Amino acid sequence: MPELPEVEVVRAGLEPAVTGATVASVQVYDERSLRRHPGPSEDFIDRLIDRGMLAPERRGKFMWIPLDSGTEALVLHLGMSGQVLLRDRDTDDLRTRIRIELDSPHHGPLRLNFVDQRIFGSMAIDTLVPTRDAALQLIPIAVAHIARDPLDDRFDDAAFLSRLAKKNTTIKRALLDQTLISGIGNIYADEALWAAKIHYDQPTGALSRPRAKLLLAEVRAVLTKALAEGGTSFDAQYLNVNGQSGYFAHSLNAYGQQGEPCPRCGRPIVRESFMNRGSHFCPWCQRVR
DNA sequence: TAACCATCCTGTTAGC
DNA sequence: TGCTAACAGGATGGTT
Repeated sequence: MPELPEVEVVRAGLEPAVTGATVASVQVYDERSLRRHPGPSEDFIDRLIDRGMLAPERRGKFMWIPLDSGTEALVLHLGMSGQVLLRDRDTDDLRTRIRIELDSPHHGPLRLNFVDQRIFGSMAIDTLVPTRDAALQLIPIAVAHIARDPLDDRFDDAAFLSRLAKKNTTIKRALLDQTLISGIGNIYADEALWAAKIHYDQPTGALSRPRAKLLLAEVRAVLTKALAEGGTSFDAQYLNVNGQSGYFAHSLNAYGQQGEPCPRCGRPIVRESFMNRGSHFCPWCQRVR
C-alpha cells in the first residue's frame, strides 16, 4: 500500500529521468485510470503530448510533474496498487493502464508504464495554483485541500496539535484524515500508534498534549525509517521505478503481526476490524485512557 | 460544518 | 480438484 515513504521513493526515482524530458507519445489502455481527469482520454493525451516535464513534486501520497508552461501538471496517485515503472522502449508490463513515452536528455528514449491492479490510482492533468500558506509554491487544484505531510519543512506542529485537540473523533481516524496530516495510511498509522503506546480508538479530545506530541514524533520516526529502507513491500504490489521491493516489511511491529508476540511485552498482537480495514495493536501496551 | 460510511476495484487465498 | 466468497484499503461524495 503506497503511503508517504513509498510515494517519495517513486518521486525520487522519477526525478533524474523525467526532469527535462519531453513527452513523445501517450497510450491510455484503461480509461478508469483517468477517473480524476476532467475530460476524455483524448483531452488527457492532447494536453500531454510534446510537453516538457519539470522536476516531480509530492504532498502526502499525491505527486505531480509540472509541465513546461508552469501552469499545469501531470498529477499521479498510486491508490492501493499503483506502480510507475521506468523501462526501455521495448519493455511491457502486465496491467499497464497508461503508457507515456519520453525523450530524456540524460537517459534517451524511455517508457513510463503506469501499472495498477485494482485501479484505485489515477493520472490527471490539473491546473497549478499557489498554496494557501506560501504564495511562491504551486500545487494542483485537486491536491490543494490536502494538508502538508509531517516530513515537509513547512509542516506546522503547533497548528496540527491544536486542530487535533479540537476534533471530535478518535485518533486513528484523525491520523488517516489527509486534510489534517497527510501521507499516513493504515500501515504507518498502526506502527506509529504502537510506538507511542496509544490505542487506535482513543478519543482525540482525551489525548493529552504531551502524548499527542509523542505520537507526532513517532509518526515522523516511522516514516523516516521506512523511507530509509525504501518503503514497505509485501509482494509485487509496491515497487520502486526500477521494479524493486522495499525492505521495511521486515521492521513492522504491529501491522500484519496478529498472533505474533508484541516486540515490547511479548503478548500477542490483535487485529480488529475498523473503518473497513484492519487495526493491529497490542491490547496490553495500547489501552484507551 | 463536521463526522461518518458506502463505494470503487481485482488478484489472491481460504474455505467448502 | 474446482468453484465461490472474503479480503486488502485511499479517496471521494453522499448522508446524517
